[in-house]
Amino acid sequence: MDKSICPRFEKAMGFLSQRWTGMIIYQLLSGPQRFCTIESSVGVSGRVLSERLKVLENEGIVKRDVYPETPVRIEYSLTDKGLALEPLMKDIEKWSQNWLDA
Amino acid sequence: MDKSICPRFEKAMGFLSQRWTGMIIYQLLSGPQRFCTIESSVGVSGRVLSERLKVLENEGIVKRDVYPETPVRIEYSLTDKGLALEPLMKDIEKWSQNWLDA
DNA sequence: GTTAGTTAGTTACTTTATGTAAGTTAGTAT
DNA sequence: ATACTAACTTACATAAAGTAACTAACTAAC
Repeated sequence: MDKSICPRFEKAMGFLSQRWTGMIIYQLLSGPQRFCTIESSVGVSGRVLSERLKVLENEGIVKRDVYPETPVRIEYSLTDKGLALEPLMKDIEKWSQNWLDA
Repeated sequence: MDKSICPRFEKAMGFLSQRWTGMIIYQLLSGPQRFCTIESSVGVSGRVLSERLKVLENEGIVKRDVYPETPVRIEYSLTDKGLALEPLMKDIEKWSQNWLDA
């Protein structure tokens, strides 16, 4: 192994390329959302969504807010660190529109 | 499931978020390379590298050239479609430098 | 001509990640 | 007490990835 690649880049790529992580972040770009909304709009299973949100929260990319209503409302949203991924998401959008057929 | 997300975006995200795919493309941005070079610099196993290169070739993102030397030299490189992913890779680079610690 | 060396894979098998569906917790409301 | 809801979690099955050994095709050395 050569491993001449920047470790920060590798780390970023490491979790961005976990299945569903990108879609979850993309979905949250449209605003704070609750668990079940992300689950159904992205099409990810609750088991994995729960796992991913924990990682993203630990990384400081996603924030979790609890509103003690009835029933409880828990909203997930992007932090500044998460919002900083927007240009990247836009690039994927652009690329897909330019190079993939509908 | 809502699935209001653009299907082209989903497709792009679908294979960009396969493990190793991003790293392979990033590595190929530095020029045409042979199988064993990608394998060692990226740190991906031959089994998976072989699988990914096939997908990327089918998608028209990577090109495979055979030079019948001794021993045979086979070089993988990015097509225009693949090179068009450069801005995206640069965004990941920038983000990782701004938001991750070394 | 047989043994060895090289790159580019593939195969068989193990470990890890994800999908699926049922269950749990907490807080009302009936 | 029973039922309803959101947000998870757990147990179990399937799919993807890691590992190491193996094959193919070619050449070179002995």
